[in-house]
Amino acid sequence: MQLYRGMDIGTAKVLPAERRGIPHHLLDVLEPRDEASVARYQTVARAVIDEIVEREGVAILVGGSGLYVSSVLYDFQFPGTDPQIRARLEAELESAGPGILHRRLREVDPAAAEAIGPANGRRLVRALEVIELTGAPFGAGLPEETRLWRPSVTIGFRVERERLVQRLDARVLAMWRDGLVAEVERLLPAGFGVTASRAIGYAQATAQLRGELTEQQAIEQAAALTRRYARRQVGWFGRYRQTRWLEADAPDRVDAALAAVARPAD
RNA sequence: GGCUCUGUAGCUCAGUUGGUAGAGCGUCCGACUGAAAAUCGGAAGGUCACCGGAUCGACGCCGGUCGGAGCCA
Repeated sequence: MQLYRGMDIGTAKVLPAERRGIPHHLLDVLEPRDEASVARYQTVARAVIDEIVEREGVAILVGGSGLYVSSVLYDFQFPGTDPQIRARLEAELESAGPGILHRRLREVDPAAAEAIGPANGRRLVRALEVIELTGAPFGAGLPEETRLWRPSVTIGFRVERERLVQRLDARVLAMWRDGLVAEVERLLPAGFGVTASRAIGYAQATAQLRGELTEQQAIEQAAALTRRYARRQVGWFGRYRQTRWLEADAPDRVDAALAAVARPAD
């Protein structure tokens, strides 16, 4: 979500003054009305990393979106997309519901149908699109073993749940205090695309401006989504054997991180 | 003080003419390959405010107690 220009407060974007001269890439590269896509992110992010490596710098990929980060670090290959096929399937999902798509997927790719389930319209559409496009099965899920795109070290920061929740709640409250609603009001005229409109905090602030939620409801909802998001981040990266979990509040966390980087094959 | 409505999962509420309870949201766990801060799956959680009564059997019926809301004095 930090790809989006102008979405600063709600994404906790690092301010220029806080960057201490360290180049931060891929911030503010999209307008909120633009759609994001993992495949494009993978291409662009890898190009930036190549460039950094070229000049013998150290690339640090920071983020929490499991799919986006993984698409860069690991050997993910996206089979392509077709706007027409996609539009047709989405229209079908809209009019006929996910059940019929699930039945069709079960015929051509039972494993994928089983893994995705009969109610997950979003992913049913994508699976059918890929199959139609490539003629090959979509695949039931992520591969057992993921190969790294390049040698890398993954560091996850861990905080005891109760303290984490306190911090997350405080963080959401601070966003409202610091003017998230005004930020959204400024961005609203130019419009939010499907991706950006789903951003935690932005969806709730928009609803608040429309009078659909009170401020308190908006904050509570954003806080709940933030807690769930944080939990799923841990879940997502926990699957990868190579992730090193460090205590976020440990005094020696920097040393621990550097040690992890120094011995990547641990 | 009188009348009426009301008290069911952490929250908001369903619960058919009595057969020991459900949903949405939250919480916890999980899936995840072109919207992923998305989308979807699973689980935990309730002495049905409390006490007594009639009944084989009560969240539901009767009486009382306590707590909320409204109207009238």
